[in-house]
Amino acid sequence: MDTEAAGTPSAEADTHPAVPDGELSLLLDDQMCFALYAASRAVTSLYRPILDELGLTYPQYLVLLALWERDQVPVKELRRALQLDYGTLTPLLKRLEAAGLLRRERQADDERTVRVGLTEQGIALRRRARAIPAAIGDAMGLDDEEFERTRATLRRLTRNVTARTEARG
Amino acid sequence: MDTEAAGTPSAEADTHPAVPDGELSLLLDDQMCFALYAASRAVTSLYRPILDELGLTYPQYLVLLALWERDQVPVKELRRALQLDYGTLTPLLKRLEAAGLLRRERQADDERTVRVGLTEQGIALRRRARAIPAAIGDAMGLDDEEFERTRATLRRLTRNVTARTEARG
DNA sequence: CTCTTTTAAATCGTGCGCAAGGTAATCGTC
DNA sequence: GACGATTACCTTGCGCACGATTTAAAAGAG
Repeated sequence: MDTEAAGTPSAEADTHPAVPDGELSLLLDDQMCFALYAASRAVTSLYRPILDELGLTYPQYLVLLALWERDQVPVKELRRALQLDYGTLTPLLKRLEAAGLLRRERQADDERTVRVGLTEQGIALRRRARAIPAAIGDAMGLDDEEFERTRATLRRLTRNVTARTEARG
Repeated sequence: MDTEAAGTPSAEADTHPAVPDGELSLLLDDQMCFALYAASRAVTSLYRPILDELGLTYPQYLVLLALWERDQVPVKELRRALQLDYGTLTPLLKRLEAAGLLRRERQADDERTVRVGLTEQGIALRRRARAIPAAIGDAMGLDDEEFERTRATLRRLTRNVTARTEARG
């Protein structure tokens, strides 16, 4: 009489007994995907009040993180760094341009590519953002080792999963 | 001459030297938030082709996971389980109702609450979903221990962070 | 040089996610 | 039983995400 798969100490067997081998729990709280989804949204809403003061949304903040590292970047490079679609990036960048934080201009020697550069205002915002990572890290309440290990695992997971989806694309 | 904070072996010090104590890296790839955000989206797009065959989106799948566990649920309970707003849930449930997978009806003894129940079609969909967790788990490429540990950490992170945001609400 | 293919970006439509504001039912207090 | 407060849900508006389609520029083939 099989119960649930190993490693998922749940009550699924009570309501849906005799799960065949090779199948895992369908309980919401057993899913890694839900843990990720919930954590990602929780962290985003932790950022929200902080970023509100800078007049930024969370994805806009990520764009600025990328631009503070390396300015005058082709949109294609932002697409790679953030793993976002042009359909997401183009309007996002337009809003940041409208806010006066960056400029978009076609590259002279290749009119296909658009280069994104920070304005003075965009550069200046970095000073106000410096305290953010420490505040967020504090709220997460993980010790250094757990923080690093989890971040490394998430990156590996992303890499594995991305390779898989692109193999089918 | 301070370099970057401990645990972040990055090149930030080169471009922005002398980061004061108590401040952490602003490099995109050093952020836990970005690792989470990227992983969550990557996993969602891993689900997409699978869920397409069931005619579901990813949040719709999560709702069904919750309903397969416990049917005839008040929307309030789904809100708690999925940690989603009514503004997200109401239209989402309406689309699932339009697809014939569930029914929504007011509770007789308290006309404020709406109870959600699966149709035969919604219940039947569970059979076709059984193979999903194993397929996803395989693509993630984490061994059992790392999987469990990361899931546990993410849940704790979510709990910590949620408590923080609610304390200010 | 012409024609095809590829590439970088933009556009459009759909479905979340969430804040803000609104409504109706119920509860609590008198 | 009147009435202000609370509760459960709905609606609206905005900003992502992402697939699908389109456009224009550049690269490559013959």
